[in-house]
Amino acid sequence: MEYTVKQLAELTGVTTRTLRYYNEIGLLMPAKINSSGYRIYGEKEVDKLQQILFYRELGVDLDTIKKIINSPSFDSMKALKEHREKLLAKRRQLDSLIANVEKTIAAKEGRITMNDKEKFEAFKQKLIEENERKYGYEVREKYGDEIVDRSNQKLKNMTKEQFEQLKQLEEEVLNTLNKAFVTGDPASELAQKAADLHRQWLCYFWDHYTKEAHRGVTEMYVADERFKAYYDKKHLGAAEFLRDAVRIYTMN
Amino acid sequence: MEYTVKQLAELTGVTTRTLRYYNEIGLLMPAKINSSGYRIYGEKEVDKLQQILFYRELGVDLDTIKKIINSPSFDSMKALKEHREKLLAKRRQLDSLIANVEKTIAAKEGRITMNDKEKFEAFKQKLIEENERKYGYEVREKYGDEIVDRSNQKLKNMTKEQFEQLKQLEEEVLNTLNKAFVTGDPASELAQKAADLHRQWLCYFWDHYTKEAHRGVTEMYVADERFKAYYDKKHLGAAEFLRDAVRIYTMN
DNA sequence: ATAAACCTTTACGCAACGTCAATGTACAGA
DNA sequence: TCTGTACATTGACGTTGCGTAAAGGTTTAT
Repeated sequence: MEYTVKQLAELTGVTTRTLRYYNEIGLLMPAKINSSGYRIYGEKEVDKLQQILFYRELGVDLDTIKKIINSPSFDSMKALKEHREKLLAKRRQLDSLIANVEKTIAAKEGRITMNDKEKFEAFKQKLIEENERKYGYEVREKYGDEIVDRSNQKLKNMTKEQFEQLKQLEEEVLNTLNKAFVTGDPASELAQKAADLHRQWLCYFWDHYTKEAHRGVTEMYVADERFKAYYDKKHLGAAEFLRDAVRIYTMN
Repeated sequence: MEYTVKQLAELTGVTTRTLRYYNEIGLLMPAKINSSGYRIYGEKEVDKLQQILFYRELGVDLDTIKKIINSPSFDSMKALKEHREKLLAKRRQLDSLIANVEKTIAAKEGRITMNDKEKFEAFKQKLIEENERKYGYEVREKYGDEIVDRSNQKLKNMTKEQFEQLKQLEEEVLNTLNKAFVTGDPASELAQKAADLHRQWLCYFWDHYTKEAHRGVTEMYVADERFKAYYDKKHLGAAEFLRDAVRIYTMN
């Protein structure tokens, strides 16, 4: 079955503008362009659009959705099951909002009293869960299930601010690593700083840091395609460079 | 209890920027400004912010929220109960999304097959319900509970496109009425056109149109403060003018 | 053959803030 | 009293995910 923009739009309930925009940002490319320049979509694109709308529904931004569905290790079945989990989480959160409303109604009727803090509990809960929904998959993709599961509890207890600090640190690691890479020397001051930042970053997840584990995890980065791709994004061989830097960092 | 921006922000989980923005657009004004120009919020503002967040949560745009909570006929208890209804509706919709995901999983596992149309049913359902959430209160405010309840089923079966047609027609009625008003003659061609448009608009809600009911409803407009205010928005006496025009319109 | 209903690209507009920048204020500790 | 830091203020420009023309080419139906 083949569809033009309008046809696909009517099928899915999005606008044609949205489809063109998704084309523009490379999120959903048409199967082909016909001789008159018309966009033609096929079965595969219908399925992909469904995935996109699933994630959009969760409040995931389009850029992240793109990464998720273009990820080589993207397992649509797994994604669907995770998606279901997230929807269920959203429903639980809705339940807490409903409870909050009912409490407010009761308070207004004079049956109970609520202090200011209580009034916003459900909203804050929502903020935290939204963060998890938005970034949970991404983190899982990047760092593997085992680590995620182990550090899950730590993450769950993080505030939004802490989470943003983590994100910032993550960028700093990458930036410093890339700067150090061009020096070519894993023993250089910059490379050692990158290793140190990486240690700090790990400590967000680990309860106790050991040099051996640190070395171990960077070796894993080199071995595992997914991790390697992440660190090699800018410079090919950056994963190996980080491993070497960390080897030196953990020697003394 | 008094709060500065930061304190209120921390209490409620919004940012200080948001509070300043809400001040800027007149959605939530501080209780007072102290001698240094600091915004100071009190109990009343905390409650109002809670209302705002409730509606924001539903996807209502800030401008509409402003109208809702500033409406003289705003009954917070009633609003809360409606809000609860909407949250429950949202949960039902979530359930249908979850069912859709589960169906997709089953389809992927080869247990059943899904055609393209089915894949998007839940999303479309969502679109319709979202429209109800966004405009439901407004419509209820404007036209009273009884009419809303009677026409509820019709509305529920509307598509987004039909809904937008309705909104457009509504504007046309007002525009034509206002133009006709300045002629001063309820028998004029323009005034009769306004009456006709108003009939068309009513037919969106009514299963069977009668001249008596049409006259009746315009008389109600004059009697009921809320309706009168709506039609008198531009020209004082427009509600009466419409009633007179419809009287003539329903004579032949 | 001509209108209606599609399609294209280009480009500006919008809500609801985020994010500086430049500057003023409150208050604790040396 | 000075100073640092954590707060506050008002601009003003940036961002996301599209909406909405504008100006034109294509397909289809009558």
